[in-house]
Amino acid sequence: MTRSGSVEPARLTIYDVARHAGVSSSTVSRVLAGRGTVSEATRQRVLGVARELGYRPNHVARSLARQDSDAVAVLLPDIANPFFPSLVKALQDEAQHRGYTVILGSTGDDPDNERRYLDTMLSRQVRHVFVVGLSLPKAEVEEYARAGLTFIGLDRGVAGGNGYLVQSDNRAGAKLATRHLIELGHRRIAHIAGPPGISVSRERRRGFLEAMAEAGLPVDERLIVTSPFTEEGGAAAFVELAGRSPGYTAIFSANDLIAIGALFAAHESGLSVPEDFSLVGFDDVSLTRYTSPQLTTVRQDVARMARAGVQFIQADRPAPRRRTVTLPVSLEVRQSTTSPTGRHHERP
Amino acid sequence: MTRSGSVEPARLTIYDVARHAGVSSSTVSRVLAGRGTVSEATRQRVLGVARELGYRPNHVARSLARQDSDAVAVLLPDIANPFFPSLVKALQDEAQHRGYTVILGSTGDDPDNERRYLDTMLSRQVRHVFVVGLSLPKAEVEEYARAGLTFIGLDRGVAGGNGYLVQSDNRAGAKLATRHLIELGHRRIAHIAGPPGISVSRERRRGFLEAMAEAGLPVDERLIVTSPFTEEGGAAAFVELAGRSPGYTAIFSANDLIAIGALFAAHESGLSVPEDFSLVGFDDVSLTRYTSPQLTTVRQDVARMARAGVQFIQADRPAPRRRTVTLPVSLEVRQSTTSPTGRHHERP
DNA sequence: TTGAAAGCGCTAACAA
DNA sequence: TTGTTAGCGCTTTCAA
Repeated sequence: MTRSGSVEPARLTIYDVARHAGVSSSTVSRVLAGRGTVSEATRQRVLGVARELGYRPNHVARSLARQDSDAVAVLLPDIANPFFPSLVKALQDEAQHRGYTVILGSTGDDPDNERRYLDTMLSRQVRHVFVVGLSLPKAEVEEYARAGLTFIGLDRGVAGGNGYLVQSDNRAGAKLATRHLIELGHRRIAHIAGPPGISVSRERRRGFLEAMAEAGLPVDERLIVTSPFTEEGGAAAFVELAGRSPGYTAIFSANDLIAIGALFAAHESGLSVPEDFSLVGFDDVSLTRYTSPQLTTVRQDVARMARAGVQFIQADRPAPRRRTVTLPVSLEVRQSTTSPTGRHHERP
Repeated sequence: MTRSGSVEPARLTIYDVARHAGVSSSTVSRVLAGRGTVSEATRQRVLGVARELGYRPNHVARSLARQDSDAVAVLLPDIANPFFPSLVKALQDEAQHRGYTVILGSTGDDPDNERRYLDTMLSRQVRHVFVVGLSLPKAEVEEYARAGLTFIGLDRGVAGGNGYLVQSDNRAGAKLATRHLIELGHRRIAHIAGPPGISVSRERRRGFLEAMAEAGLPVDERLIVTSPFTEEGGAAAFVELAGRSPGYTAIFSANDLIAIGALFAAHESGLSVPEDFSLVGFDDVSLTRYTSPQLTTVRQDVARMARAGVQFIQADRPAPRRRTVTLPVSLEVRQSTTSPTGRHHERP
């Protein structure tokens, strides 16, 4: 229904190819879909004719016949968080490579939006949905799972889903970051945790606490605040932290955006990093290389996450031995961390 | 073909609904698709039955029958540029609202990738493709257009496309930015232009030159360098600028990422913004509020771009009077611009 | 190894 | 206003 009213070329079908190749449509289908058995000779002939004619398969018809689509969906809470685009890109490369098309949805953590998207996916015969957190109640998720959707959690588990999950070792990452600060000589370390109720937040906070405990360092509860995963939240959290009882010489923040917000707020109040306090982020968003100072952070391997995720849905692979994959992370030490100088932030 | 082998509920079809409602399948189709005429009574009855039964329409079958899909594609050169996610989000909100599904592709400016995506779209009966620049040769684009694709350029025109274009008034934006600097008292203003050959770069550079000319200010060609639209490029461009002949008191950079890179490089070399020079970006990426100093920038209205773009493809609207929409931009004055202080950057 | 034929679930003339 | 019917282009049994 192109409005241009242009003369569209009559689209070729497998019947055209079949006629030209002197075979039946089923043979063409077998060749093109790579299923069933066809003699090498006819295979080549059909392939040749198809190419010559400029035949393009119709995926819609295929999906209808197969009752399955080769599209996968990716649902994100917030595409503005730069960690997600890089994840999406990785997923897309991987999916495209394996013949899947990616449908993207940014839900804004709104259950209505989530429902809308999931309904769309069902209508479109999409079977696999990658999700980074879902705010839909468990019961509803289960319903969608029953209706035919397979959920693959990225970064966060999906309550009510089928248990597939690809995540970074958040706890280990948090320990890495915290230990790094401890080794530099910091003893009073603050933590800007992520929003409560999210496994990522929980795990990173837990890693922080464990590292502190293992080093025999006390944790001042007043030095832990929470924040949404945004710059705005980070800035606000920093202000809150400063208003409480400071005296910390370092901050470990639950992600890079929070760290960037905190960095901004620190600058606004006349403090410098790392002179006044050290700062560590999480995710290794590309931007962390271009903040002043460059941000020390924990690197997640998005390419590997994507690969692991897509492997779950590969029909041709043997059923995966486990439904959860936890990937290692690494610490990227840059300019925002250093030994406490004594010039550290004291209550004015 | 769910690997789980779970017992999927036998999916209901319009025939089931028809039977339960005591009407024919075409009536159900008419009701559900909202086409044709149906008496209000049957309409309600069918709708009621459909809801009760939990019927879900099969979009794939619909697409096949209609020879059209209600999906649109968005092809981006690089999803890592934070300007694009916000654009995608806006497009998605708009599209979703009108019943379209968005398929996203990040091409990395690679023609092979572009071809792959466009082929996929044709196979999937997608008719409308939003693109932010295409590196495919004009002739090939024309071929795709002939094969049935309608291209809607966002931000940049599509050579060989059908002429639809939604853009910001880049020239006016550049003039706004440059005039702002001039009004602050700057006379030697540098410009980090975008990559050559892209209309956006051209227009912004042109706006810069025009504003300078209108103010009777000379333009030192050595103060114009080009850069890809990335932080990395911006940092390199700044270094190059410094290596040439400085003495500028302000920089207008072609987008925010470039500005952020330049800001970083400036800090690295011990310079401060705006004390040593003023800096203006373009796009108003959310991050510009969290750099130190906050970046003065030109704001593009992505929501409006999205709306205008989607209006082009609305089949139910009268054919648009024009194929190009140019949207106004505005200047967001923040902390990175001020009057030249005399403390401006001199060659060390 | 190949072909005939019956769908997949929906839409859209055309008739009634 | 409604129903009948013939597709849309592909896959997939079943037989040959």
